[in-house]
Amino acid sequence: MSEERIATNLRKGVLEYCVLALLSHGEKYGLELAGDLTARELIASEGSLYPLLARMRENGLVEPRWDTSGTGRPRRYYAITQHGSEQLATFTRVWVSLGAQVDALLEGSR
Amino acid sequence: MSEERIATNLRKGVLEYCVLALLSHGEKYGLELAGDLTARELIASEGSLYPLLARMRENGLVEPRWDTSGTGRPRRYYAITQHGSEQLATFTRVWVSLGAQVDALLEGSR
DNA sequence: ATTGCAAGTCTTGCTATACAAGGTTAGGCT
DNA sequence: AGCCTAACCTTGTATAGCAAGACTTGCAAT
Repeated sequence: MSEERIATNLRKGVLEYCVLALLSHGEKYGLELAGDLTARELIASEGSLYPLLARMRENGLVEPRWDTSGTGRPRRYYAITQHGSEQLATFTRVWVSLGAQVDALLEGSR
Repeated sequence: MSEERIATNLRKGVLEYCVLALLSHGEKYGLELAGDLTARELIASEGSLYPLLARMRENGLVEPRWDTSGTGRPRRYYAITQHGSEQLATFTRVWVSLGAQVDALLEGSR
């Protein structure tokens, strides 16, 4: 199994909350998010992001807004909702707990 | 999204290497592994484990051995292979790296 | 004007994983 | 013989990330 495939599987279920964490600082538009996530090696392409944003919109985690005022093409800015903030807090708990279990196992295997 | 569904997604791609880490201490049989993983809340049922063990067998990460000597029904013991050890090391690198990125994002969102 | 390019959003088809539920086999105990 | 449990495995489902590319719109150069 290549490093890339390992990373792909690890990203499952994490990406959604990384988006929420990024948005907790203020709204961002699609490609801007993609850039941030790519820099952190949290996505491999935009093909993950846009379907994810659509799901998050449907689930009320983010609220989009078209911005046509600026220069260039219209951008769709996303803001985190109250519900999104709550889910981020829940995720953080689960992440910390599960991460500790995995860390313990990996420690023990060395 | 419930805590359980969050955890389910987080487990994807992690479970395989938790099994390898457990086996790095010595061979174990199926239900024994299931017990260890359940205690750590790393699986929700055996329905994840047996298909995973079959895949790992096919990929040469583990080497099974039937043991009919003891009392009770025959058990299938799994041992980690050389290739499995290498994959575990690779996973550890990816896990640490990706985990640090996620931790940084979650830290920043508080 | 027209052509070309780049930014930006979104879609399609694919693969892989965890899970729930249940089926199967074999030994031990009464 | 009959039941219970340990232990193993199978089937069907839902979902997530990804690669590749389609579509649209503004801008810049020719």
